[in-house]
Amino acid sequence: MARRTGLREQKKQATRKALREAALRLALERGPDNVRVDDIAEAAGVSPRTYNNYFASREQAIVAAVTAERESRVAEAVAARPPSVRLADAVIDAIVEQYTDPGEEHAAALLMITTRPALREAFVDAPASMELPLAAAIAARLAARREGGEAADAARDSGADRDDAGSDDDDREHTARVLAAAVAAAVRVAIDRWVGRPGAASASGLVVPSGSLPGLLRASLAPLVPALDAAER
Amino acid sequence: MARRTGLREQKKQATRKALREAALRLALERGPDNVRVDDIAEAAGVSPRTYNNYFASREQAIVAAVTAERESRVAEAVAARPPSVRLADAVIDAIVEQYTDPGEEHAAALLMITTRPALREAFVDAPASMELPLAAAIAARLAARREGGEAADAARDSGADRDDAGSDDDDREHTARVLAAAVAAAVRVAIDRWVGRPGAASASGLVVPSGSLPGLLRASLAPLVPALDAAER
DNA sequence: GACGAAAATTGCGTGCGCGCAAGTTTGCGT
DNA sequence: ACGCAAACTTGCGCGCACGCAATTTTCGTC
Repeated sequence: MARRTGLREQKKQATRKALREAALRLALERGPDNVRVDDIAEAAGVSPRTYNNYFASREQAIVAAVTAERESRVAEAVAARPPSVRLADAVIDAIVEQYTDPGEEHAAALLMITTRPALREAFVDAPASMELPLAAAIAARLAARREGGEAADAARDSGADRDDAGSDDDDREHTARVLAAAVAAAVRVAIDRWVGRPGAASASGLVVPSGSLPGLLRASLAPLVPALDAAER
Repeated sequence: MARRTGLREQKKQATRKALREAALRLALERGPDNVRVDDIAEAAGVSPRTYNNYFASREQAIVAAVTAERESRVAEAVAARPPSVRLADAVIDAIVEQYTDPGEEHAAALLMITTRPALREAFVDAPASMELPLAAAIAARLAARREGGEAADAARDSGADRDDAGSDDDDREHTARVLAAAVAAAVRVAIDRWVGRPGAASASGLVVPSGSLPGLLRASLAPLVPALDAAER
């Protein structure tokens, strides 16, 4: 159900990639305001209408070229960590790992994105998409930890009719969801700060003078560590 | 600077109120899909263009009639708590206080909002607007707590040229920002759950069967309590 | 290999969001 | 009281987002 065979999905991803790369290329060439969605669609070889089946806004397409599916890979990276490592470490390391070198080659693109307000907003909001996958990964970890204690009700799953107070399972999922949302929000704050202040652009032509992104990410996630620690006890 | 004299702002708020109430009334009368923004503007006695100076989307206007400025009052409520109470309690109580009776009189409106996906999304995203004011309130609290220890550098404020590692002051603001973002995200999750499952609408014609909103709010904020506690030490 | 169902693409039409450049109102200083 | 500057409103125009229904493409099955 997740992997929908192959060729179909493959083509979809190809189209998606073509679209976002066309969007970025054209935006860089002409400036973001001189790019119509028709141009992007044409450059990618699809109809304008199809373009909107892939991206809900023009900004999204441009930003996606830099963002790619980084946020979805965060969840995978968290899941990949051995269950023995602390949840907080797993999450933080996974995020920092995915966000280091956020596109050194996209330096020009980043400059453009951080310049235009509309693009900046789309870029800052990107981490929101990590929330649900991350929630699942965190929930899995919390469940795994509890596994040692109770082996009884392993396969009591969705669809059941619980109408008021949730089961322990429900609680864990809810907690995971909240933590994931909090983490995503912290990442958003980090990126906002990283990108937010054009500030004194300094002497060198460096893209962003605000400090290293990994550092900002760790600093932003640090306040949440107690919450993550508490959750796995 | 904050209170811009009076009559001007007063009229603005009046127009804003007229717009959101017209939006809600028309949406309830005709159904949300049969309301053009022109209708709303006309009903409020302004031009369609002006309508868009107040609300960025049609959904926003309708939802605002139920939401009002609740989120902005959360920050005020937090600030109003005496500094002796625990930060976590101040935040949680303030939020629960603002969200209890989220519009008992707007029952019909809530039903409509939770039904239409577009409106639901706008409603769920509403708490995002509490983030910045809340961050300021939390920062003030953290600063106040520290005040007893250090009275030395009290008025070392913005505008200074710090180009890399932030001062302690900076750190505190950053922490506050992250915590506020996390709290807002948790509230969003709570509302999402509250609204998300139309579920079995139960026998009674009750609006939302998912459990009490205050309960959900407390449950969603609970995982963040350790983080809030840790921040004020 | 061919068929039927599911999925993706496309054209079309409608309403909306918003930049821009007037025109109009409000409020402050003197 | 008067006038000027700043704030707000409005009309206009341009793309864009998206629902809908028809068309084409893909994929499991026989």
